[in-house]
Amino acid sequence: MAGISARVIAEAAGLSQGLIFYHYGSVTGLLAAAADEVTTERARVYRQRLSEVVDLGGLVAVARQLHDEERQLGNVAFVAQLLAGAHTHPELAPVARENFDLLAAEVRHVLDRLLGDNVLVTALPVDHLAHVVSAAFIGMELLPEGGQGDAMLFDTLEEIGRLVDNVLDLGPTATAVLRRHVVRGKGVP
Amino acid sequence: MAGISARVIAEAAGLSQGLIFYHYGSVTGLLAAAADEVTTERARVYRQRLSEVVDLGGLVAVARQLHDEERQLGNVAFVAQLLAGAHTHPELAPVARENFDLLAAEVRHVLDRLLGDNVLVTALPVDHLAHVVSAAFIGMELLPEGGQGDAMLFDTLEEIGRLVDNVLDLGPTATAVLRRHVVRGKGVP
DNA sequence: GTCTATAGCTGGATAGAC
DNA sequence: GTCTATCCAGCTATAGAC
Repeated sequence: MAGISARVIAEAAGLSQGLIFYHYGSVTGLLAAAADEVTTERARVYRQRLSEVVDLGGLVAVARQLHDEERQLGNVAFVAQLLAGAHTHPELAPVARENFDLLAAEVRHVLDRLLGDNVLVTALPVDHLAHVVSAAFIGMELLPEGGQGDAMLFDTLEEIGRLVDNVLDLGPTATAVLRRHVVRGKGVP
Repeated sequence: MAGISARVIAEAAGLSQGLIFYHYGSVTGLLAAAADEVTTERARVYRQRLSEVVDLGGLVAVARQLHDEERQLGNVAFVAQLLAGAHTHPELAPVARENFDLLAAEVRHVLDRLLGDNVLVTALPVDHLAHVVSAAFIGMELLPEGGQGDAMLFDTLEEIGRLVDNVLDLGPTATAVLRRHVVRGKGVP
């Protein structure tokens, strides 16, 4: 998105650059439209993949697959620059926000399904939690490549997922003990 | 960083733009130098503030303060565009990475101190965990403003921190029970 | 080291033929 | 709707006076 221009786009499309302004008014207009289209399409894919997830470990596994796909499709750089560009290019802000909200909504659905009825976490507002998780995902997409790579990040997330899965999956007695302690500590109202 | 130029910088500094090329070779060179300086200075502040933290709740509180300061100083947009720019402007990649690594190192120190000796989490590689947490922090810095704002995100993180603090702080008996279950589930080797 | 002036490009956007 | 041609603004970077 940085380094892009009407000329570059026109050449890639095999068309003349005048068309960009005829159809979209400006280069930014075209970018907004493109972002919109990519976003809704990807949200559809996210929804379908996430619907098969049954625990946090599975969620991380799917997130890893999606992350790899996004990189390969070039969407990572695109979303990154969309968010960054929204800070200086105000007309992109609504699209960026919509982009993020769509992702967060999908995350919210799956988290609701995975954690929704567990006594330990019912105090957490799931939609806010979904925003935090989505923000983390975006942050990982942005990280500079090279170095140890981001496969490691997902390895770590997998371990955390397993750990939390196990804690959430305690038997009734242990859960009661844990809950009593946590409630006393005001972790759950 | 987008929307910036030698002219803009020179005017802001009250100097002529030729100096930029005399001293830094190029605009990107100046940006890299600026990023480097800001990064080390902020890392110093981070270290000092984080040294006073004693639990996860406190960590979130400090993170919230730092986040607000960063926004006010304008560092948020800067870091965002630095990371995004690194994807298309390769000479910025090393600075971006160094920037991120410095943040991650500080996070690692505090996490190590807070979780290091707890039996439930000794299986988690703390430095990798620090990377994940740092990525989440970056992601939140990037989020478009407006909407419900990011104060809400920190509220949620605070609740999560409290919850985890309570779980980590179980008495010896309960911890033993929990640990036995988690170990059986292979959450901890 | 700092200035002014300018070369040389590339960008967004428009005009007008077809 | 699509093309070519073009205007003009803004950019990086350099040259040369001081």
